[in-house]
Amino acid sequence: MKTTRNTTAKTAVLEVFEKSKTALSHAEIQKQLNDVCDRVTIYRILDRLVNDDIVHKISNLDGTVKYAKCNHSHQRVHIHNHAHFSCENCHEITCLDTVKPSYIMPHNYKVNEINFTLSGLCPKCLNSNI
Amino acid sequence: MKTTRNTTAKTAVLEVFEKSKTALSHAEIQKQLNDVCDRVTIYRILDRLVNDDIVHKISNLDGTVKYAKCNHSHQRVHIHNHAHFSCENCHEITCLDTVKPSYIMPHNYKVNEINFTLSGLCPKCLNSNI
DNA sequence: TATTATTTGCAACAATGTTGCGATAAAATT
DNA sequence: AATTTTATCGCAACATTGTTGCAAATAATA
Repeated sequence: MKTTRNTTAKTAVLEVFEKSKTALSHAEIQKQLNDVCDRVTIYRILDRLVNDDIVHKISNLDGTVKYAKCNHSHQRVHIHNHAHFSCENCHEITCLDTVKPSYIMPHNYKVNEINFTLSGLCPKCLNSNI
Repeated sequence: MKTTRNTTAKTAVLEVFEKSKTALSHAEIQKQLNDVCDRVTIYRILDRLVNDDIVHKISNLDGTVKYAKCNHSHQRVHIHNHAHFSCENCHEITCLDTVKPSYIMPHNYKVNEINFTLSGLCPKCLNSNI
């Protein structure tokens, strides 16, 4: 196992995740960081956090990529097999921790990871009659 | 309903899809088109095809975006609720038409579209022991 | 405190996607 | 078939997103 250092930039990124209830894009993280570090550094920190299983990467239907901190770090083996919801109106992405899809695969496939993203209207936007 | 014109460029793009068994990225389509039209035109054609429900857009876990022609055009209402498989080795994306996930949503969400992408090793790569 | 290995900033680059606008071509109309 | 209408195209320019190499800075370790 490699060692991943705790730098000020990494701590700052983690604090941004801590404060946010929704998944964040690189650009959103950068905006909240206010020049704590370089743009490139954020990419590298995100890469490390994903590798270390602290954050997971979500790619949206529209092609945008977001990141969210995992909130079930107590589990021994960490599998990101929960669903995400992407709101078409406010573009927020939230983890649907309770939603776990069941499916039957054809033979001869080895599944390592799954990405289950639903899109539509989130409760907040649904209530404001869009 | 709007009218979408049949241009030579659009026909050429559709032929590329017809020939391909896997989903294609914008870059892959451009390469196969051999300067039939401009790069920008391909983007616009793809947008139209997606809007017209002739092609669907798939965004992969790694952030790449691909497109595939729908092979069930006979259906009245077209819902892209089948799964896709993305191979980590050869990076091919194929439609898993037989795989339909079942799931239970929390209240207050309106689901319009779902994106279910599994990644791992496809049969072809699994057999060549990667 | 000194060492060493990771991390950072900068610069430069590559890939991807978007927009405006005049020119072109497909479809509809005469 | 010629004309009109309007979607589409090409070009140029730009914006965003992500990557790489390398010297300097910094965290962890001894």
